[in-house]
Amino acid sequence: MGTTFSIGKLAQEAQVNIDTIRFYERRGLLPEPERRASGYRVYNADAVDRLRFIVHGKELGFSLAEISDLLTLKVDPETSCGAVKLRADAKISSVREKIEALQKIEQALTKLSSECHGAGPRGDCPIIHALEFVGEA
Amino acid sequence: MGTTFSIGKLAQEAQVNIDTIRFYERRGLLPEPERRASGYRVYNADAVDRLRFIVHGKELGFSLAEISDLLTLKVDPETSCGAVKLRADAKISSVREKIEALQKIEQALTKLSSECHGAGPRGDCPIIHALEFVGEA
DNA sequence: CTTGACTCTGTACCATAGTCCAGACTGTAC
DNA sequence: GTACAGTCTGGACTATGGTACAGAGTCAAG
Repeated sequence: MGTTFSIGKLAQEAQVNIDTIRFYERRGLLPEPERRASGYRVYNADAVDRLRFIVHGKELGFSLAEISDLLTLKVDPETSCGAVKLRADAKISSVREKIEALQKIEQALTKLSSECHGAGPRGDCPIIHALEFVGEA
Repeated sequence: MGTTFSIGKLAQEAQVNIDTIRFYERRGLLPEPERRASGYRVYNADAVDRLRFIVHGKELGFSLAEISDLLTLKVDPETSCGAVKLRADAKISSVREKIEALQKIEQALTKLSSECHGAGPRGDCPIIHALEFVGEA
């Protein structure tokens, strides 16, 4: 038997707001925890892991719906291995697309910055001129 | 003198909702356009470019506030070249951070997917086992 | 056994980013 | 000159992802 946590401790542990935990529970991202006789929620180490998983996913730009999806992959005992792989592969594709788009803008901005002498009036700035064309296919 | 557009044509041109254009105008992302005597908005090719710039920025995961920032770099004649470079460099950093975070999850998911044979029951799936640990520092 | 911190539920509220609608007016094609 | 499509304003409404109470009950230390 491992350590147990109150909702406050869990919030502290994962660095999130208490209300956020209850919100995730309502959204089905966190399972309904055990309760004491008083109704107080009781969490274990699994809950900490799961909550960190959610927080981490959010930091990486996944929506709660996507994280929910990943969590379903993670815990649904009905999911076959093939289904898991399909979803993981779809997620990989979308992540790669995001990365490529960001790399394009990063390269464009980096090139501009290196060309910019960083002084003088705006009219001479290569960044200004080039930004006009960012976003064109 | 170039072609002019009604709001409907502009929306069609940039593939956005008409109301979205009016929304961007209220937010200051699009300048208040010329009006006909009737009050109808009249746009020119610059508006199309600017709107596409916004749409493209959104696709890359920038918030409207960030896009607004980029647009200010782009058009504010008071901005000195040095200030432009500073802001562009800050933007480059944030873009790089996003890319790195996404690359980490991409690599993790790719590794998992390659290990998964894609058949059989979930219990045997390496993705499932490994996802337990995604999100740990 | 009191006090202060904690937790409970439910509801209200916030920002972001739109989207839609009503009711009125306008533009254009026939 | 009459339809019908397009546009106008202002306000309501949506979804996402929380955050903040209020009022009641609970826990734990002294």
